Amino acid sequence: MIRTHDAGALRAGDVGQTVTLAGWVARRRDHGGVAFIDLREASGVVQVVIRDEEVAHSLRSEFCLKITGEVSLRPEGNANPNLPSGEVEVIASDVEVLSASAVLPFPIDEHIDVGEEARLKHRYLDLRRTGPSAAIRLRSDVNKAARDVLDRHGFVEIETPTLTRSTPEGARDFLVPARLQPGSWYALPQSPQLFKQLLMVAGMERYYQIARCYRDEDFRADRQPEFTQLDIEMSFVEQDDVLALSEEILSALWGLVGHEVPTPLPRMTYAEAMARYGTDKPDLRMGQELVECTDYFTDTPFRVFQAEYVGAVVMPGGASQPRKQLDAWQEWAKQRGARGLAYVLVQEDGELGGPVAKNLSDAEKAGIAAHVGAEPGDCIFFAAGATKSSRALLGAARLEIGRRCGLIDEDAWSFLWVVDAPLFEPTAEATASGDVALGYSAWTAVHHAFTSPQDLESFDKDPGNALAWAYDIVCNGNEIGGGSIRIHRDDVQKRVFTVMGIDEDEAQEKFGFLLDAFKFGAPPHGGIAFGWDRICALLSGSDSIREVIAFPKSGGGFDPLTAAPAPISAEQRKEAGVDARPQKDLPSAE
RNA sequence: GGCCCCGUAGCGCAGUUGGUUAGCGCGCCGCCCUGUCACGGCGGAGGCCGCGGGUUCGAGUCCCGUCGGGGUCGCCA
Repeated sequence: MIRTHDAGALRAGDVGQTVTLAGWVARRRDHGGVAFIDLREASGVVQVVIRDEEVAHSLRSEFCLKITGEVSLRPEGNANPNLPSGEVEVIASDVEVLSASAVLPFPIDEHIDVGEEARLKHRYLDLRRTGPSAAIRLRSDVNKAARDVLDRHGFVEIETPTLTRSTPEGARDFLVPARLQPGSWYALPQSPQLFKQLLMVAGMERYYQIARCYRDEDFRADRQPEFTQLDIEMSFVEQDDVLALSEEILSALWGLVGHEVPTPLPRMTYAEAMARYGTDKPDLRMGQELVECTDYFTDTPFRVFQAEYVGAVVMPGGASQPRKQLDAWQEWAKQRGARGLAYVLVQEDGELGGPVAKNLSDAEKAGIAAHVGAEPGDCIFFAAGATKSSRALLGAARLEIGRRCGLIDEDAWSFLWVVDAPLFEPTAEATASGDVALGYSAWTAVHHAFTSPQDLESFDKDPGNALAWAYDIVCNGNEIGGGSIRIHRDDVQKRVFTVMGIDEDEAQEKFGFLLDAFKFGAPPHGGIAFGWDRICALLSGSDSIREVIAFPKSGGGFDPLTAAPAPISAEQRKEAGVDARPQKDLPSAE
């Protein structure tokens, strides 16, 4: 090593030692006869004193230096309590410039805000900064913590292909041309789902992988076209086994930030989550649950409330909102595809205000505040119509109320298992929401086609009410992981396919290799996958998963650093076989 | 694909109802400074106001289009 000591680790106990350090000029304070350099490297910062003005004068920010000198106690009154190494300094006897630095595109300074575009374009400089660096280092700790837990339980870390066949996740695939078979293409995996099941058939029993996954969909703050999952699969387990292991992992992860996760974590059924929070990933850091009002308005004269579902959510203190703000709520609701958001204002004197109130019967008016738990001064928002979409609207309103009224405790960690998810959903719902449904029947899988029904006897007699052994782990309203117990029996798998309208040929064509494998004594198995980027973002307190990815993409899948994706040459096109004409196009699936 | 917000010096931003030479902070360059620590002082350089079109006597400012970025809905089991 070029250095003998870590700069940030020097303390009063090292005084008198001659050390050689290597690092970067974080800051320079040149006083003419004496100059101070804050030398920064991975371990931290130490002050270097340079008395040779000739040497000090030419040094600039981010020069990479090798410094030899003696560790000294700082003169009386000159210690810096803000620095771990602040009691000492290194009196330089020799300064060598290992590498000079050009003028920086932005200052490497914790105190300065830099735009994300500039940061990502020069990410290697951005990562020299304390915050970004800490986020990436935390991610490394997170990886290790999970590996430690899995290692204790005898898991085998196995890599699976990234050049593969399309997997049945339902997102758009990234495709890679196959040079040796012009016209044929690999797909990058949307997850290692099928491979991990094959590994169970292979008798590995306990598999995990920190796996890169690829989905060609539009962006979000918490979405990248390539992202990472901690992917886990176990043989001979039931749901409780997977949940218990998951809780152990989560405990280890949150332990890194000094939070003790209270296990076992609470569980809620999917149906309950939808009814009480209007979402399958409720944020339990706040109250304001949805209140079912369908029965309350059974005989209502108000036509809007003569609906399949009527529900409400209360905004504390919302009655005093100015008209403009109440109108803004309507706009907010319309932006979500709703017609509007009905509201009733509970005045301080208990009288009801707002345009809806006059449509209600006297009896309804008399009891509604008590029914929904509204106090004088509150605003009651209503949604009426189809159950699912109305609840979704109210669930979103609940969160918006939480944000606007500051009801969410930002320091809290709230974990929740959402269990007993439905096995199927009506295809109409799936396709109405634009989903690419497998098969051609009335039903499509909520989780995926290999998820085991809870009741193996009846699931195909009443698909709409069949529950799955599927579970999601939710943290602060974010889905941070999800999984299921899989089907391992040939006959059950066939019946599931039948419900979904997938015939034998189609099943064979899409995942024949998996079905073949299942013929050879497939063990019962199940697993889970954690959204690693999202978890790391939560742990590091980042708003965006880009903060915990070393080299993230910006919108449109563009990498601001390498400027990928980039055009290719005619020669590359030819060689890759991109333009090869297939003998025949496959039918546009689904 | 829809909607919202943002593009002004290397970076972060200001720029009034459209009106002289487009500012501020940081950074940068030069000089000075022997105990600073987000050091300080003096001086200086640096602008296709994202791009294209339009309105106007006159556009950083208004309009249309476009490109880039961020957010959100759709989408992502």
